[in-house]
Amino acid sequence: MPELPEVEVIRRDLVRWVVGRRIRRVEITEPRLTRRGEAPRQVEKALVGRRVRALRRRGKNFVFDLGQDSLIIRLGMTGQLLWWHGHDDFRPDQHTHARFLLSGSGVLAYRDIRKFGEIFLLPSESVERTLSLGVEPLEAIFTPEVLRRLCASSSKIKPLLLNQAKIAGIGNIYADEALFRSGIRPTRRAASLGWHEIRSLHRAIRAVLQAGIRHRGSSISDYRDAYGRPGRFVALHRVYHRHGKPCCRCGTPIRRIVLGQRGTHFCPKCQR
DNA sequence: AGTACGCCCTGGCCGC
DNA sequence: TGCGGCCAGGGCGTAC
Repeated sequence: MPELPEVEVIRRDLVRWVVGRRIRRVEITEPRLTRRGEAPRQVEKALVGRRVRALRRRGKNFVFDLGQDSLIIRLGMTGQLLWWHGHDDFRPDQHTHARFLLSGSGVLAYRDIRKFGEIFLLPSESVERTLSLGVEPLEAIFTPEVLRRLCASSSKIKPLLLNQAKIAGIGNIYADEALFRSGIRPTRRAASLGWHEIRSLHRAIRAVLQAGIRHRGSSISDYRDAYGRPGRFVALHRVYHRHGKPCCRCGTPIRRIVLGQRGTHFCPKCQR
């Protein structure tokens, strides 16, 4: 399940291979992937011959800057962006639904078992407006004060962390981990958090996201980096998918509840 | 604006 | 060993 750290790891892997290159050929073989935009053939046609000027990330989205237009790729639950150095070693399987052949050599493949991901084009000037995402939690603009303002709403803190329109890029894993590290129960009303808790949560959000990137992501099921390798961060998870196991801090069994239709993991003793 | 729910999709897992 | 049924869950659409 790719969240901000996983997307960032892949982006960093890919930058050196794709930026400056031209898209020679595109094949999108799964029409579901382009469901929010034009048909696969139209997207293919619009991409061929374009040069990748930059590869950015916004929340959990890849933004390939092609000049006038930008190619947006979102991995959904099980999407993978895989880089193959040469056309010859490219090994697509039944889950490989799109391929981008780049100038020089190299194939960027999109693989997605559950097909929740998306590929679409947007005019570059309207990317921000259309994606309508909240603040980037690793950028300087995300301060404790900004988090405090977001927490003024009446919603519970975990659904708020998952709300992409408020904070972009946090998903289920990093929300649970950040709440554990700040000692805050996922069911707490955001507006009930004190200034000390806000600061602690702010620090924890940045720390878990940075640790996720440093350890090359969380491979719970299908996440792989651009070279097909799993990340190592799962070994450092303190609550996510650890229900029934002892809390690393106090030994109390980690509990799992469902909150906002999401599996939610926390220590009933350490998180208040 | 919040909250809840269904939908999309497939592999993995459980129970019989 | 086989198979039906359920579950995970990001994001969106819809309803209240």
